[in-house]
Amino acid sequence: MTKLAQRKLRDPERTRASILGAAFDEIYHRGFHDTSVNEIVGKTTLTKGAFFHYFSTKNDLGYAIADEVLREMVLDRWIRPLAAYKNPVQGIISRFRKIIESTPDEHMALGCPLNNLTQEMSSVDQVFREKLRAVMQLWISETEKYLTKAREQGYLKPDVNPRQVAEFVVMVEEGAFAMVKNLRDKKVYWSLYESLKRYLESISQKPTEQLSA
Amino acid sequence: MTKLAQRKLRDPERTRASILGAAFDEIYHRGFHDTSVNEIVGKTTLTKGAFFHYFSTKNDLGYAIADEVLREMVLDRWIRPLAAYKNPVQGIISRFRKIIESTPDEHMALGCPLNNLTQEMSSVDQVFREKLRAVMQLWISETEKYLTKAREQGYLKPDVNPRQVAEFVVMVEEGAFAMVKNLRDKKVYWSLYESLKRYLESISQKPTEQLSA
DNA sequence: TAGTTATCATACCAAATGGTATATTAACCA
DNA sequence: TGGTTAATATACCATTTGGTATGATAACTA
Repeated sequence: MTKLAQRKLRDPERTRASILGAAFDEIYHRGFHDTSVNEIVGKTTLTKGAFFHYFSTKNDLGYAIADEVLREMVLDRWIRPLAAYKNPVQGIISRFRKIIESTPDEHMALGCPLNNLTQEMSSVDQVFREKLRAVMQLWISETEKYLTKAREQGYLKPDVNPRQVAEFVVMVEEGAFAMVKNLRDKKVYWSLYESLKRYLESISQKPTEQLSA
Repeated sequence: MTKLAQRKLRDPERTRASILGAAFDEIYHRGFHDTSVNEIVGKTTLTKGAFFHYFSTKNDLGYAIADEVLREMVLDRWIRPLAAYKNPVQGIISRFRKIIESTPDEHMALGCPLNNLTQEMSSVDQVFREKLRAVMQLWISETEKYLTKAREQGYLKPDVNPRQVAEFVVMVEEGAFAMVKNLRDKKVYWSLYESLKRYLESISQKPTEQLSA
């Protein structure tokens, strides 16, 4: 049996993760500038000493959030689930719907963490800009891969450009969150879902090669 | 002939407008939190005394920017020009293209001022939230009016929902700016333009009643 | 087991910030 | 023209902020 109530024992990995998680939460709710280091450590059982032991500056913490938290979140929510679908286009549509259904209203009102941080920090700090851009590039490129596969398998019309569609799809996925955040009305998410579906159907076709099982 | 070089004479309206304009510029470049009152008045010929004479708090200034500057900007850029087109759908497409062409690269990299302020302030301050929402509601509703007209005139398929399309169009207009800001690549704007065009064409039809001149 | 290092806590600081108090002067009005 | 008010400047302040210096203790190593 591992000691569970032992709180004074040191666990550097857990400590760092704890700070990173609390920071992400606070920043997601209140924005980067409006979140102070004191508030972040206040959400943990630690103090400022621990914070600056792991992150030499507040910006460094933001960089870690982009590199680790946001990147992983994009892959987990939007990319990896697509592998389970035979038709990637159908996967994108289903994924969009399931994220609406599974995201609590409180989080819908907070928008997309990647977009929030980008709009706030991208024109202020160059390192932020490049790290956040890398996350979005990854998001687009991975989506493009699935769309290329979809076209090869005949689910998409031959004249569609997978990169172009990927950029549009990711823009819609982010833009939908931004609009819901602004309007504070989850219904609009469903409205946007219908439009995205209609758009994707307009560039789809029945696969010619293989039949569905 | 009115005195033009007279700088010591007082002109309250011009003073207020000067502060508002400088504030909008600075906030557009650096964000609300990262812009200080001292920096704002530093961009004008005035001092802090004048600032707090017209705006009792920094937030009040932000509210005025939403109510006056952003609202007017949306109408001027996206709504009023639509009146010049016989086919409103064609108007929306043309408008999107012309805004790409006429917006300098530097501004493209800064994103949409409404979206920037929303992402940063909407979940922090309730008054901000409601004022920014009002601007976007206006944007959507005015777009919807033109789409309703378009459907009545037979430019859109009868089964399309103007409100739904309006929400999608506005989301794309905002989302495109956000993505260009993130990726720092104006080319993606043209890519998104092609996709928007394709979407709008998929819900369009040739008008049956009147013929084009 | 002794000593070195990594991990975390505590107390403190200089700078910047939003805001205020007050002085000054232009504009308006009786 | 004198006096009241509106418009703008100047000096100042309390608070908050990111960051540092230093101390304490756990963990590891020789």
